Amino acid sequence: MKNDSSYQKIWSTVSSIPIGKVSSYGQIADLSGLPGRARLVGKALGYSPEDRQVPWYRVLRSDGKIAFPAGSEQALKQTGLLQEEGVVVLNNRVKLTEFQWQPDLAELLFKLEY
DNA sequence: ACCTTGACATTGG
DNA sequence: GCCAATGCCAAGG
Repeated sequence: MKNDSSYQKIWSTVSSIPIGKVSSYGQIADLSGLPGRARLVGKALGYSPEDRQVPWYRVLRSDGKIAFPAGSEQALKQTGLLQEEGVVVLNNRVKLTEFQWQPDLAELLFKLEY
């Protein structure tokens, strides 16, 4: 894989999503200083190291839908993990108005130090 | 260098 | 809300 530093930032940002909250590929890209690279976020999560506690399942599409096809093994796994922490998933989708992560000032500053 | 492929986003119908 | 068309951009062939 190429461009490890971008992946590092992405993993780091995703790791700061609190339990019970979700984010989107675009939001993670923006917060990671990589505007316009939502697709890279998906790629990075695909490579996310098992040993690093990266909550990849808290990242959804901009409309709240799980990125994997409904009913697929991956989608079912993601749904289960989300529900375990209290996030409601219906028809392969989460209501963002209710569960989307709103990073606070401290978190934004934390990201900028990097 | 060219072409294809995505765990994407936005817009318009 | 669903679908299609566009724009996007890094990876891999």
